[in-house]
Amino acid sequence: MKTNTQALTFQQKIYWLVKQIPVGYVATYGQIAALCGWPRHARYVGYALYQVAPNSDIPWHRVVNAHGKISYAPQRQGTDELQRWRLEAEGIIFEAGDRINLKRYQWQPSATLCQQLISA
DNA sequence: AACCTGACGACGC
DNA sequence: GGCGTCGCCAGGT
Repeated sequence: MKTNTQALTFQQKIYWLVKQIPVGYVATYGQIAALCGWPRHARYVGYALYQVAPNSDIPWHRVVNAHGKISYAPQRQGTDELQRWRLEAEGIIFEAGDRINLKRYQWQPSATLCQQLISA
């Protein structure tokens, strides 16, 4: 992540966008990156969310990987398990033990929201 | 310069 | 579908 203003905007966009995900829905890392205008930067969405405090008002738990699974990592210090609990608390059902049905739960941003992104 | 390392993703078998 | 491999991109060693 470059520390120029453009990169900061990128990170701010990520946070703003994640806040738009409704309760009971999820988005993927790549989806967030692409919507921010940075395709192929899915990793940076993960890096950005890593810096979010677990009790933040940003619903970081609503972002999963392209397989519809939670990305588990030792560095997360158990927040990955917390993510699962929060999603289940919001009514999301995990299939085959650990997979979310993206066809059913993936967030589809509205046209008006996309307009706001362009002008952001 | 050559690797290594990621809250990732696409592809092939 | 599971799993390995490779591509991705910036930063660190």
